[in-house]
Amino acid sequence: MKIGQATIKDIARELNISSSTVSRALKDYPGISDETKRKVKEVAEKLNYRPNAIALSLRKSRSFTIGVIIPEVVHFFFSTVISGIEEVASSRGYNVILSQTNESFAREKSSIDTMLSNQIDGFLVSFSKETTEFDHFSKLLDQSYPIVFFDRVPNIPNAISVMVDDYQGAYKATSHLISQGYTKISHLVGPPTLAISRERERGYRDSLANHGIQIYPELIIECAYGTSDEGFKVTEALLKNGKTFPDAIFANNDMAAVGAMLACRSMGIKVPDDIGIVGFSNWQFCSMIEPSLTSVSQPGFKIGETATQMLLDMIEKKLDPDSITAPIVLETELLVRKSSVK
Amino acid sequence: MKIGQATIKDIARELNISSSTVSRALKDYPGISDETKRKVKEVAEKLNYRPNAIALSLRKSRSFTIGVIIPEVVHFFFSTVISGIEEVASSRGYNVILSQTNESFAREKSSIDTMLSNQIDGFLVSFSKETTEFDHFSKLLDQSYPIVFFDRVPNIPNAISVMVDDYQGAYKATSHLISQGYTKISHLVGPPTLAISRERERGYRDSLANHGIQIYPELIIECAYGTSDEGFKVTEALLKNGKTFPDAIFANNDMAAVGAMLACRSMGIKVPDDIGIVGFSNWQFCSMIEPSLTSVSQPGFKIGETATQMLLDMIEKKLDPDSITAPIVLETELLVRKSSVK
DNA sequence: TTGTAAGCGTTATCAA
DNA sequence: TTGATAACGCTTACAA
Repeated sequence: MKIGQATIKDIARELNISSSTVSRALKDYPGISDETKRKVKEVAEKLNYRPNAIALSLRKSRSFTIGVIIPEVVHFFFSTVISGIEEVASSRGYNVILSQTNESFAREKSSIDTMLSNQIDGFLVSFSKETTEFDHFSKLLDQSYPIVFFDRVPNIPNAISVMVDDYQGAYKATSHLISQGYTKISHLVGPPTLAISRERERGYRDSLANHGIQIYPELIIECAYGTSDEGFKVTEALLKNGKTFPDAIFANNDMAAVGAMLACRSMGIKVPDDIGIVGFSNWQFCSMIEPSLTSVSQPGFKIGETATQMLLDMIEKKLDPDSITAPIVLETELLVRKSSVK
Repeated sequence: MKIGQATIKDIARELNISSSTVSRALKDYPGISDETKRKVKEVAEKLNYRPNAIALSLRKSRSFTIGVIIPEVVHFFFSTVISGIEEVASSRGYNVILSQTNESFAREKSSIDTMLSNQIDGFLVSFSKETTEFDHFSKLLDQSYPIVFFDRVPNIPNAISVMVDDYQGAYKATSHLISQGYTKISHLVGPPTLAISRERERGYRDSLANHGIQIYPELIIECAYGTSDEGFKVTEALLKNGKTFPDAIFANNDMAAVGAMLACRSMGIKVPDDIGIVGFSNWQFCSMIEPSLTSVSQPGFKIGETATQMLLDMIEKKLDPDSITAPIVLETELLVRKSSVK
């Protein structure tokens, strides 16, 4: 598009040689005289020549671009993952093309379509909350199109996944509350469509069971949007009208946890004395709020890095997808702060 | 790359017609029989045909992709801008390719290079803190390559910029502190390379001056990284060893403001009673911390939207860059919370 | 209404 | 050591 964007042909014309020679000289192919190489590079420099990656893509049927499908960008965890993705991709010479679905299934599908049109070499996907049907991914996997799922991973054949140990994170969080003497522990559950929600709930339940603590079904409450507003509302309702009054809340995400904390404050309930609170994800604000919020930290950057390494290895055939039979599971860390320590 | 990715030729072969006819049929060109159109579309469907955007780009010398150069992704303001960019770009049929510089000048230049190789149609740029020299942008502007700068904008000819009124935001913040009775107001200044830092400082100074409040140079402190750690350290130093003890702090960003707040707390100084604090950017945590943090909110999403609209309009020749002679300046809003109200 | 052919910028193959 | 040519997938004059 740029006027005067020089091409190989321009260099060839200037030197009265063929474009194939120019191409070879630029890449230091053997069998080209040093003299020619020198001249070609000189002219390339002079004309400010820049290889056209689009032409290359067409030629090689490889775009050196990967597509990232993500629910939200304005989100501590996801933006951290993106950062890890970007880091690895750029160091290995790949471009990152980004699309956020805003948790919409339709948007997810259409993003995939445009990216496919753009001949991207592979996908990094964390699917939307609305996504309950995975044909659009299965189809691609059947064609052995390289995809790595992260965090939100589907339960379909041949899917390669990088995730954190949500079960263990939730187990540790709950056990911590128990160790602090809390016994009526409520759980704010995430969207039921996501395995991470179910795993976290499972970790919560197992911890209670293994510690011989009673499980109160009425303390297990869905909090699907994961906003602080929602956390506020469900907590307020729970504390006002609930059959059983909790002495702790384990929220499946930090936003909801903050909402719960604000609800407690608005009702004059002391955290952590009356009610202990633990969140999930370790958003930056956890250490800034008062009381500081205990949370399960997920290695977002590492997830991004790992998923991208695997994807690029698959693309470059250094990694056989069939050799990966189980999800890669990264450890979480429980960061204990004031909100849960009596 | 995918085995069996159908092309126009495949459709043509299947129907024994020419590929140009197929091309035209697919785009509902006039002068193609309905019968042919029907058949072509049917076969396209059957073969799961997907146009190759790379081939199209090469043909049209247009990639329908814009490049975004951004300092950090894990940053409330920038991620909000990205969200706005993504929204507009995708609704207008453009892809977004993303590169974060991590505040490195070298990285900024190399990102631009690869993006140019990839024939992107235009740039959206917020440059790095290290960037003090703008030749790499000027060169592109001279070739009338479409670029829109946002937030961090350079002072070079023909640059098109979308920014917020940092001066006014800082002025409002400072005036608010004054109205609350604070008089020894410290300012934590951002990186001196960025105009936004200088503008915020200017707003701060002008507000003091216009209100007839004394300016203490020793209360104006550089806090270039803008982390909460740095904010903590400089505040602690100021409170311990400073010549003049402040009764308020206006930090050029929220992270530094939180650091300042934590420093006060660690020294037993009450916010807002002993010291009032105001930040800038309105990160999500502002309303979650205790005391909640007064902050100047910037319309990040709108900045992203506006910049992208302008860029795409320039690319599509709906907007003549020469008609834009001044930066687009969006309003800020001061959100008064507890940290600054006595 | 449809087909032919050239071209976007590269590079691989074959020939010289 | 270099050159001519074809091909990647698509669009578009021009011709039929």
